[in-house]
Formats: sequence, C-alpha cells, structure tokens
Amino acid sequence: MSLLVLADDPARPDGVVVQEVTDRGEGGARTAVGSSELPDLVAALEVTRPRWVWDDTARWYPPLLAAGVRVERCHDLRLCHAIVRRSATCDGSGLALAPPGPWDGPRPGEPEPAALTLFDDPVHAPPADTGEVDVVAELGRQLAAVSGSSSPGRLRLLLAAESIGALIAAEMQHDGMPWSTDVHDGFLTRVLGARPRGGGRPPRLEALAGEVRRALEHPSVNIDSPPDLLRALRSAGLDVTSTRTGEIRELDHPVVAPLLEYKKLARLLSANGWSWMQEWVRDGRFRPQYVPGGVVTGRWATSGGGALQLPASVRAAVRADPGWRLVVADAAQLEPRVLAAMSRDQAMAAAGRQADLYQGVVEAGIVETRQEAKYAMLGAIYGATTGPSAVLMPRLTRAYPHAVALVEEAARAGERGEIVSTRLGRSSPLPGLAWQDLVQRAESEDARPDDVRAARGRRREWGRFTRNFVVQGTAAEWALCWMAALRRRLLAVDGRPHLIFFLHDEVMVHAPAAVADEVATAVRDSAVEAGRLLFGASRVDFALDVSIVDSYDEAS
DNA sequence: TGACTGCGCGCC
DNA sequence: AGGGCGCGCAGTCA
Repeated sequence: MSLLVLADDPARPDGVVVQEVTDRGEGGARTAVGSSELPDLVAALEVTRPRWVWDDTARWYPPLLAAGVRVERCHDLRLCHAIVRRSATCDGSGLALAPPGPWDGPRPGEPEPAALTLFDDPVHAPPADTGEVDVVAELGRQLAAVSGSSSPGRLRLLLAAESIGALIAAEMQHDGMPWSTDVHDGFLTRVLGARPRGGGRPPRLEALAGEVRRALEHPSVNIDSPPDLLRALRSAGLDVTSTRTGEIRELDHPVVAPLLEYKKLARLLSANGWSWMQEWVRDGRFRPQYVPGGVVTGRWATSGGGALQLPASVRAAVRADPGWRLVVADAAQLEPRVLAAMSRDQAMAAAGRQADLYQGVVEAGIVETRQEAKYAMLGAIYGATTGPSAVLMPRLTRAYPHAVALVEEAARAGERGEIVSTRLGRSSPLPGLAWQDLVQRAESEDARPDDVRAARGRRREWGRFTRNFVVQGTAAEWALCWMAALRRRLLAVDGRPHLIFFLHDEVMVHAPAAVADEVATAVRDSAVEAGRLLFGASRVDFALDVSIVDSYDEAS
C-alpha cells in the first residue's frame, strides 16, 4: 500500500504537491498541480487505494467531497501527533521529547481549547508558530515513534481508526441528517404556541410566566434570571438555595408545576427552537460540525448546533427521504462490556452474554434489581463514593474482582498523579501545575491542615477522572473501530447507504429501503469485528439494539 | 460593545 | 452519587 503526502506547494501560492513516500517516511516522486486540478488528480490516484497523508482532514477533505471525490483512507498528522505526543507507549520517542511546535497547537484559525477541564492550566502553551510545517518530516517522526512503541500494533490501529474517524466526520457533515422542518415546526407550535413574529415569548411560555408570577405574588420577576428568580422564591417564603429543577421539584407550592413546565419549554425554545432550525437546517439537512478527538478521552465533540445533545422530543424531525430508511443502532451497556473485555473478567463477560448486561448481573444473583445493577456498574466506572451506588460496591467487587481491580488501579494511579492509558494507547494528561503544587505542599513537614484536606480532595477527584478515562477512552476506541468497519462494509452495499450520525455509542445510516436489512447486518458484523480488533479472541459480546425506522424517534 | 464566567440543563 | 461534553443566558468587568 502506498503513502501519498498531500501538502501546500511552497513554490506556488495556489499550488499543491502530491508526493510518494516510503513506509519509513522517505520522500519520492512529486507531482505539483494547481489546487483546482486537485480533485481530478486525487480521483485518478485513488484507484491505487493509497493512504493519503495530510496535516488536517478538516482542511483538505471537504473541498474534495464538494467536488464529488471520496478517499478510502488517510493519516491525519495533526490528530495522530496529539495521540503520539502523549502516549505512554512511546514516551521516549523523538516526537514525545521534542519541545512544543506547530503541530501541538489548535488548528489554525481556531481558538485555543479551554484548559483541561478540572482545574486550571494546560501543561504547556505551544508557541503560535505559523511557519511552514514540514509534512514529510512529521510523518517520519510519527512512524519512528510508532515502531519504537511498546505496543506498535495497537498504536497503529488507534492512529488508523482516529484518521478514518476524521474522514467519516467530514463525510457526515457533507451528507447531513435528513431533517423535516415541517415536523419540527409542527412540534414547536404544538407545545409552545405560534412562533412570535418579533422575537419575544411564544404564547404558551408567556402564559406559564404569568402563572409563575401570580403564584409568587411577584408581578415583575424575571424568570429567565436565576438570581432574580431565586430572590422571588425566597421572598415567597420558600426555603431554596438555587433554582435547580431538582430543588424546585421537592417544594410543595403552587409555583412548582408552572415553573417546571416553563423551564422545560424555555430550554427547548432556546436550544432547539425556531432560531436553531433557521441557523442549522439548510435544504432539508442538518449538518453539525463534528470534532474528532475533541475530548481528552478520545470521544468526539461537536462545535455548533449541539448535535451531541439532540433532545428526544425533536428527534421526530429526523426523517428518512422517500424510499429510504434510517438504520439506527446503539451499543447496549457499552462501557461495562468494554471493562469486562479489558480486564478479562470472565464472570462479568458471562453477565454480558445476554442482550441486557444489567439483567445478567441480576440473574447471577449479585444484586436484586436491574436498577441496582446499573447503579453499581456506573458507580464503579465513575467512582461513586457515597449514595446507593457506593453501597453496592462491595458486592460488585466480590462478583467481578478483575473488572473492579482494573478501575481501582486506574484511580490509584491518578491519585498519585500518574498517567493512565486506554487499550490502544491513548494516554491521559498529567494534572495541572496547581494540582501538583498543592499536592506537594500538602506533603511537606509543615503542611497546613487545610492544604492536606484540599489535596486529598484533589487527588480523589483526579483519580475519578483517570478511572473513567480508561473505560470511556477504550469505549471510544471500540466505537471508532465499529464505525470504520461499518464504513468499509457499506461500500459493498448497493445504492450508496451512508453514515449520517454518530454519538459515542450510537450510529445512524441513511439507506435505500431495499438494502436496509443488509445494512443492519453490516452494523452487527462491524460490532463483532471491532471487538476482535481491540480485544482479540475475547469472550465478551458487544450487543446492539438495531432498528430500521422512518424517523429517529421510532428507534428504541 | 465585547470577552469572559457561572449556572442550569440537554446528551452519552 | 460519580465521569465526559456543548450551549444559551445573565451578569460582570473592561
């Protein structure tokens, strides 16, 4: 298989260069063309099934798609750099040891991502070096790092999956989700009332606001302002400390019902109302921008349109074109299954041998109810320390010692400030400098009790993050492999069925009705393939719920 | 006016 | 109860 590097032509402002490269990263023959000729050139070269190497899929692929050209595979240097730079499986490589450079920043034109959630500072601030980047040299550094990795095969799989993910993200944005503005508008009008002409509240929302004001005997309260609303609630004699839904629901007062309804509908209006529809739906397609690798754990993020949080109530607007169907599939209890496979916990794998893993835990006699099984499992993966979930932990530990040990070890490593890694070698970031300072301060001879207490809290907090990282991150790898396998299988199905949506553990394919069953089979086969790719001959089943429907809300 | 933060809530 | 997100709004400060 050949590697073809695609890059700007340093000799020509509007030119691009395609260069053959060996699998050791040595450059060969070059072809220079103007960028308008690129789609034809790529289409011609694609018959040899090369792997395209470029700095950024989101930069090169959309124009190719717009010109009707698809590529089979690529190596996205920017995404792969981020993985290789941090991976503990090649932490002695030249790439890992190099000072931050142009490959470490955000994509040109994008804002610096917010610092790594949980506490302050990013580890390093890369220089805003916009100088020319040497694409072939970077490929060489990455290939060298991979061959020197302690798990080169897994890392290679991760980089391939991440890169195919970037292709899929661009293709899904290009194709879009079929979206019925009629259905959406009908739903909004039914629950909110007619769309107001000049902004302002729709009738139903206005009526609820009036009810809230009357119940509070406060005609001027601004319900949309949490502080204002909080003051009004308290002056009505209600003992609340916030305006959270959970807290309001516990009250016994006439304001409760209209206020909760108001909050629900106001949320719908602002997040997925008419202005959202106007901004994000064009020509009957919703085209969210996906951001592969946008989350530290390897999950995708989206920017704009909130595609990762389409509320159930508006999913009816996602409708297949006439003569087409939607094949919707989600992985059932993905994270527990991933944990069972990673830890080779045969007892937990046995519980997952049936379609509902939680029910399997009940039938094994570990807990009484499905709800308890779910709480216990999520508590193990998220690190519950109190509440009903924590109470169930001892039973879970006895029943599934290997699985629980794996997440406990990840948590302990995080508490010590160490790095943890996923199955394929994506590694966690180090905690921020403020974290390290505090922890160090708390260990000194004359540490203040306040610092000691705070440091313990911070350690546990980071431990919960690393505990979850290994499971969430490996689940994200499974999902990438699932999608990559599915994309390849779909190429062999007639009528060009195509992926149109992906959400952590769920995929949607828009398919001609005649091949919908064939697509559903491909979805299932791909899940089996993903399990094999990640875990080899594991005895864990990755169960799916698959539906063939006309609109998204009909999916189970 | 615009950048930024905290809150609340939608999704997995 | 615990992990990961994005977004819109209100409020604040420059």
